[in-house]
Amino acid sequence: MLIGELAERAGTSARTLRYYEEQGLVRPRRDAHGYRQYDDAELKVVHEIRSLLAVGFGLDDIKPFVACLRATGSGHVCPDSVAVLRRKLAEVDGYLAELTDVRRQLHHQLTQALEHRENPCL
Amino acid sequence: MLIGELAERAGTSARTLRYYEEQGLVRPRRDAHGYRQYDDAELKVVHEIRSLLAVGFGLDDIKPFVACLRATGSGHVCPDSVAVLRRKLAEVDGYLAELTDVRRQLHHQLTQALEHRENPCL
DNA sequence: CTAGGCCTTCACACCGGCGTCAAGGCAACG
DNA sequence: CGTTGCCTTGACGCCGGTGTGAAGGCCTAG
Repeated sequence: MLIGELAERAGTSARTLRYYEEQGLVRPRRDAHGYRQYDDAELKVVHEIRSLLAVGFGLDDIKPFVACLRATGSGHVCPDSVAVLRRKLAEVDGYLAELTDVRRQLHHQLTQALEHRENPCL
Repeated sequence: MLIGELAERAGTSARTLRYYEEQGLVRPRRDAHGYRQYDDAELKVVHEIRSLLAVGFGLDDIKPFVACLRATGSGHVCPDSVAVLRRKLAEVDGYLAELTDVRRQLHHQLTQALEHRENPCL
């Protein structure tokens, strides 16, 4: 299939697919006219990329997942992917802790602000 | 005090302070040589900016806080700030929910990956 | 006189994941 | 033969908060 079709089927843009290729995530063949030719397996790859992106991974982090998907063809996860998963999980946990703290601070500020409501500025 | 001194006392750079000024957050006087002159109150303002930035606010969101701090001189929070606080709190809550979901997905992927460990790729 | 240290403005570089435009090629259809 | 519609490469724009460097002015100390 051509890039336009894949883009539509994957719910993204041709530009995006070219970018993924530039980043080494997708490797289409070329036909006689130099057009990119993708087979159906690439659709799964792109879906994988999109969902991982949505989860907060960067394209670099996604590479091992794609390599694994390409190697096994199934949903199995390779050691590299596991390492990235662990790292990302820890990262997300840290982020959660941080964000929870932020939330507490905001809540504190807000309640304090409402306490001092009898003293509005100006 | 001059910009260099304020930068050092606030733990940031002169470039950053000029940027804050450009964004309308800080308004130093100018001396005979065109040098920026800051008084001590600006140090509090810059600290406020830095901590709010660290909490995830953008400079635009921070403006009402600074305006309020400048108006009251104390820790009181103005209506505009309250509105921003509410909005940001909701935003952070949404972000937390999203991130929690992400964490669950990651955890799920990871445990599944470890289950299939007897079938490592390659 | 020179060197150094503060300041000034202007303006480009960076990160990531694209959007968007330009200029062109090849195919099919009228 | 022209139009439409797909494709190609290349390259700039964006966002936000800074780093960094150039080119210059002013003051002070040696």
